[in-house]
Amino acid sequence: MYKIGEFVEMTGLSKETLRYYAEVKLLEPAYIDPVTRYRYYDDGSYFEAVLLAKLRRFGFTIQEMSAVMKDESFAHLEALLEQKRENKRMQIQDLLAQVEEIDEFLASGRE
Amino acid sequence: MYKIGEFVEMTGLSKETLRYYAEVKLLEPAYIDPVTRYRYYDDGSYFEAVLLAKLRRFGFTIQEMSAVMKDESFAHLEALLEQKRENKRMQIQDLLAQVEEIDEFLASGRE
DNA sequence: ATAAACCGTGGGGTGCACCACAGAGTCAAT
DNA sequence: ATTGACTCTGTGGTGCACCCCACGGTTTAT
Repeated sequence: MYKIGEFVEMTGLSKETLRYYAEVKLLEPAYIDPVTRYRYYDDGSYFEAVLLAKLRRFGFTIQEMSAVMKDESFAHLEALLEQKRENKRMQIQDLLAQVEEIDEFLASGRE
Repeated sequence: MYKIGEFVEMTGLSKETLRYYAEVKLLEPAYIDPVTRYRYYDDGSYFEAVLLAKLRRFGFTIQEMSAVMKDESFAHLEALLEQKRENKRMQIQDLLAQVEEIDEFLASGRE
């Protein structure tokens, strides 16, 4: 069982983030001491936290992450990941277009 | 002289955006009727609005746009544009990396 | 025993760039 | 003159995902 400070070190998530995730029931501590209210995380929590960190990096919203976690079979995860990938491809296209436009803008300004 | 409604049509900026830009002194109407307080824009405003719309598309913040507009020679515009382009290249790199990671994630999950 | 480091809660704040709305005045066309 | 479309101001709200702080209890190491 890990106290929140250790868990912060292990996962790279901040303690505020962990608190927030507990609040929205996205990742609840494995055990909470009923007297001191200290949060304790375990290896299962660790697995989930690592997954959440990855999903967050992929741009999942809290709602999407919740949907994934509630769904133990991870049936929707694959579909969501593919959707995110499509988003990212489109974002890349848009960014490329913007770089193009900036180049044109610079070229037109240098006459 | 154009009333705000016409100007909205011409520029594609919403009236709230125009109001906001006036408030932060980014783009002030060419004339304000002192009695009715109606805003009137002219062709000079139009030129500026088009530029602002482009800069906004490039991800300029209000502050950056202000810096550009205050600087009539547009001396800093080129540098800022190049900086934005660099940002965008980095964003593209990051997105490509994320797509990679998603692919790996999907592949590892399909075993 | 004591001090340093840790943890809790509740609630407010952040950023950015607007959007929405009510209530009242104004303009254009008939 | 009327009516419908337009515009004004001021103020509050939005979204998302946290961050920050004070104040007080807890744990750990010496």
